[in-house]
Amino acid sequence: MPSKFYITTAIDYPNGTPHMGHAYEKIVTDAYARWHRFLGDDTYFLTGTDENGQKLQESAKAAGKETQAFVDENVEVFKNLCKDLNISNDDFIRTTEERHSKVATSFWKKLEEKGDLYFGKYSGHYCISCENFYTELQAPDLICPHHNKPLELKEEDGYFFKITNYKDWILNYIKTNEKFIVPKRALNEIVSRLEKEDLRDIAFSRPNNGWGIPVPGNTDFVMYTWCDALVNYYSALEAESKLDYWPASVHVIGKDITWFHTIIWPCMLHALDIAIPKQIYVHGMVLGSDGRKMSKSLDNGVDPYDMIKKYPLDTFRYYILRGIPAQSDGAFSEEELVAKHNNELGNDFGNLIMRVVKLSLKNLPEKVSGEGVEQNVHYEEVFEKMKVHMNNREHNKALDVCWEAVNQANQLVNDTEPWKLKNDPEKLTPVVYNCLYAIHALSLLLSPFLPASATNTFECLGVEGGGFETLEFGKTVYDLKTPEALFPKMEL
RNA sequence: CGCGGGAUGGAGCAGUCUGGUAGCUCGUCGGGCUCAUAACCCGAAGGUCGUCAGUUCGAAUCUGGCUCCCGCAACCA
Repeated sequence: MPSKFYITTAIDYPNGTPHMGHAYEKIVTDAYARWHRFLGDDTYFLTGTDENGQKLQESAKAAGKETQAFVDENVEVFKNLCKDLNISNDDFIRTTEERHSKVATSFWKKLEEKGDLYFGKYSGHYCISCENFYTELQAPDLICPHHNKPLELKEEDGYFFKITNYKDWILNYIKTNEKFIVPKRALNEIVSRLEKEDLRDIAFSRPNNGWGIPVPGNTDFVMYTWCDALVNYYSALEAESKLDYWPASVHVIGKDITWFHTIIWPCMLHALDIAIPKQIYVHGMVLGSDGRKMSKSLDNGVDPYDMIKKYPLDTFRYYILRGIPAQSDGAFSEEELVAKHNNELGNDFGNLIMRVVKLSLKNLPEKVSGEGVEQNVHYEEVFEKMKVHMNNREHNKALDVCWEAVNQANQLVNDTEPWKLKNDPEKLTPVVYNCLYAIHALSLLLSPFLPASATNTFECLGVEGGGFETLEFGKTVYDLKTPEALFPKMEL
């Protein structure tokens, strides 16, 4: 039985057009999903959109559109982004879909039955922009930590979730399960916040303004984002009768929503005795080329669509995955993207294929058999090292390892000097076969990261893609085709 | 004393948890090769690891002080 691997991105808020952050998270998550398929795991990959909340209503109004129509339009753009980035998601959940609201509603009911939801009055310091209350510890000067605006004293009716019942449990869980939150930095931050803060029950509803999932039994209210948005990870499975994938193996998120995913969501699940996700992976943020946060006023933003219009998609994916550190923020530099395309993809990898395949086609038959050939190159260790890095959620290091192997393959060609054996097919064949095998292995290992390029390489070698086990020295006969340059030189 | 991240050869980064010859990519210089996308391979130069002090036989790494940069409003993972 292959093990199950269920991975998700955060669901996007379709309030505008997708930006670099959306593209980043999807590409990273996609690489992990493809990696696990490559390992032979039974993999399920979910992404989607978070479509409730007052802000969407406001944006729609500002655009002069009905909320639903406005949202439908924007969601289409996010769906297209997945296609345009070659994202291999198995499903795309929208929180306005009935299949979602049904599950969210039953989730709510169960929490209520359990006695963990209550109706009450809440008075506190409220930020209109966040639609959220803050404690005096969170905002000692009564200024919203997110919006820098003064908080208002506000009293509100609504439903509350007794998260305070679960504080000790979650704190203990986090402390005793080191891999629950990665990287460690994110874990430490959450633990110290949890230990310092006076956790209060959290508001679970909002007044019903005609947009959102109504609270069961009380249509004066709609669900607040916790029971609405977070539940998507679960509802998408339940709605499709795929709960055998639960609990999620990884929720991939940005650091701004760490608290929700590591505290609120697990507590909600735990309240209903549902297993909590195995891991929350908090990735870094993509910064502008100046190392500062992308913003319009600084004009340092980079539009993902501009990038994929100008450069091959795999180049963009490669840069995102290797050029931006997996566990901390990284600056997006178009210059570096081009440099990586030319040097690493083109000169190192693309040219490796070219030099070997062309040499072979010129001097040997198209079919190169490995019968009786002695194996001089091995990739098991490279594979193992990559596994370790991927397990640690350090995909950039996995690619580093892979590139070491690419360089070694080039070295192998130099060392074995096949061009000197042009007139001696007997001797040339085994040398070339080893080189072709190296290219085959590398292409397989790279296929989760550079799916389209790997497919091109497989075609050139006359092999099928697949898992690592499809790599069989000696057995595979390479049936070569004249290659096109995989990564032609580009200029900025 | 709001919270957090950072400062390492020309550029971008790793190493810091678990002190012990400072590593990678790009760039520069020299050599090799000619199969290949003027690509590939080998070698070299280049750093008092922000700063001051402390612990230690020994500190980029541990401790404390200081300086500077960045994120925590709006598009926002």
